[in-house]
Amino acid sequence: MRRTLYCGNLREQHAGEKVVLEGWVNRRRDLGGLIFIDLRDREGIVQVIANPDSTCFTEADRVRPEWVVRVVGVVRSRPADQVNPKLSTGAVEVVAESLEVLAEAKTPPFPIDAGWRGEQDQSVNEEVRLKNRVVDLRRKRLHDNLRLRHKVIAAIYRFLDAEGFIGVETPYLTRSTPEGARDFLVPSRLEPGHFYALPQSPQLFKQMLMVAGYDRYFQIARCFRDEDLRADRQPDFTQLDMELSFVTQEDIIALNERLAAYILQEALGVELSLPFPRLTYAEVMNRYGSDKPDLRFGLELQDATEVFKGGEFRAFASAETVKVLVVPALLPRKEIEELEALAKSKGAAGLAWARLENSAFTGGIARFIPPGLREKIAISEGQTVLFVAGPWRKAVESLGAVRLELGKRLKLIEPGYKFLWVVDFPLLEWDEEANRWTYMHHPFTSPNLEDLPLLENNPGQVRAYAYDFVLNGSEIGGGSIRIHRRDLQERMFTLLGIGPQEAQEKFGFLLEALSYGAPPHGGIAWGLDRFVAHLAGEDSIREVIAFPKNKEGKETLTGAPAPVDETQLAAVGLAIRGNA
RNA sequence: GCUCCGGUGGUGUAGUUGGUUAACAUACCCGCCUGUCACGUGGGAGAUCGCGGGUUCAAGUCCCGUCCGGAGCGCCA
Repeated sequence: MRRTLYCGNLREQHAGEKVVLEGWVNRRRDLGGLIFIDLRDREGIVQVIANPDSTCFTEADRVRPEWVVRVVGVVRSRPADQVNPKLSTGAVEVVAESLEVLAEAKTPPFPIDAGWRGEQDQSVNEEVRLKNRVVDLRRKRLHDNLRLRHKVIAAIYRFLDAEGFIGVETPYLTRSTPEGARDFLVPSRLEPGHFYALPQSPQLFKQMLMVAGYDRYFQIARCFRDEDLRADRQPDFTQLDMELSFVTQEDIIALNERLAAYILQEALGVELSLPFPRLTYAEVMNRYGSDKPDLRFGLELQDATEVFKGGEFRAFASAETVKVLVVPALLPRKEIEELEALAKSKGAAGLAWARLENSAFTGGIARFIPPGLREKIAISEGQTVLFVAGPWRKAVESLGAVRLELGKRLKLIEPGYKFLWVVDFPLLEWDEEANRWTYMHHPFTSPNLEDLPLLENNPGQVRAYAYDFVLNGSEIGGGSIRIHRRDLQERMFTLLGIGPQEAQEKFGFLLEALSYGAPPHGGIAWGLDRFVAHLAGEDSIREVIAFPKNKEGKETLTGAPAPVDETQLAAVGLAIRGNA
């Protein structure tokens, strides 16, 4: 008595067949002398009917939602007036001959049946959902999300295999490397007092595979970073990691956008037109105030630095940058104040404003606006102008945050998938705290060779061969061409304040590898959880991870992290220090 | 570490300027019902309103603290 097919796959063509179904009771309708059971498995639900004269009627009377049952019965077409058009199995039903209870079930803590009959699931507090993740995972939404994730990964394997990529696994127990994110440490039993670190990414391993001549590598790799969590970030996450030899930045970008188009075609049936826009870092920062702009709406920032320069409005006259956002609405005072709070949280000194009413600026800083503004920037009746003045980076980023918020509030965001590449990132940025230059991407990123002469004297101007892959305002990938010459890598380490001794100690194996004849190479890593979340239309990556961590980094199903026995600690030579 | 938001039967919500039996839906249990498909219908059980303290004649409601959860800042090469 093995299952003959999935409940959700029954169709009119099966009418007259005897079938064996196994699954969960999604819902039971007891009409007194007649009982209907919606039986569910991963493919969907089908209506099972138990007649009062059937031997299985007593069992059917006993079952409850979420019980696991095996039904043997005959498929029958429903009369036209009894077809349920909402179900893909709605043209048939199964007349039960026998019904065997395989497992009884407690009443679930929250409803899970609605999604399976094509309705909206009731929203349930996430804390309750995560505590009962097994029940939660039964819901249609998570079934759909995890199957979408699988389709994406299967498409990645097909595409990259066809492109000649070789999948290679790299170690999870590896060595701690300085900077970047905080490492997760794993104590060594064989060498007490020494630690492995879980990899933040397979970066160095894949570079060494390139030196070893594998030419095209990829891996769906788990990565670990011990930092605080967000809706789109958790400590163990999945990357699609790849690396290619003898390539340029353009080769990697072109390949990856073809991959993205293939995935969307395979997983969602969505057609994308290539190539995706390529914008420089300077351009996206100036136009959108973000290095991961959401291109699903316009509302671009504009520049008014020159208009105010040397003018009577002191606050703007000497500002490095004055950015302007023209909002197609007359914003009320209260809303502007909320937006100002947002701008300030991103480092703006304030958010100046004025409205254009009856052909004149009114309110806010209206009387300080020079006539030149309207010559430079188109502003129409009934619009609001918002300004941020200050250092360039703070000005654009804070007004960029306002842009994003207004996009949401004014419902300007169009549906769809807006991919783009951000290129020409600066190689280095100034670290105020450490009072020195630090890398923007990672220390193995190649400078743009045209800018090499600037490296020591004007490091801030040096562009990197680094690129980010952005989808709907979210960074879903990033990569770079790597340094493949030992001398240049050592020069970078020096610039970053990593002395020869430290470089040798921490990255000796890399420098050694580079001295054995390394090919020019580069690659990229995608944040797979984020990418899938976007495709699934979810705001949180927890919706596309089977067993996610909560905001506090806890895995609520097993209760990790948890204390361990004294003997386990002793085995690795550790003792817990009292909380100071 | 910080800011903001939330916590009311199993679940999802309501609860007015503080006012006495904490409401509704659904789920659950029992009864009736042969064509339902969120079946219908009658009945029942189920909440010391996250926890502690304070103000008050009176606190789900106001105040303070605390715990838990979420969004964000810092952090995340």
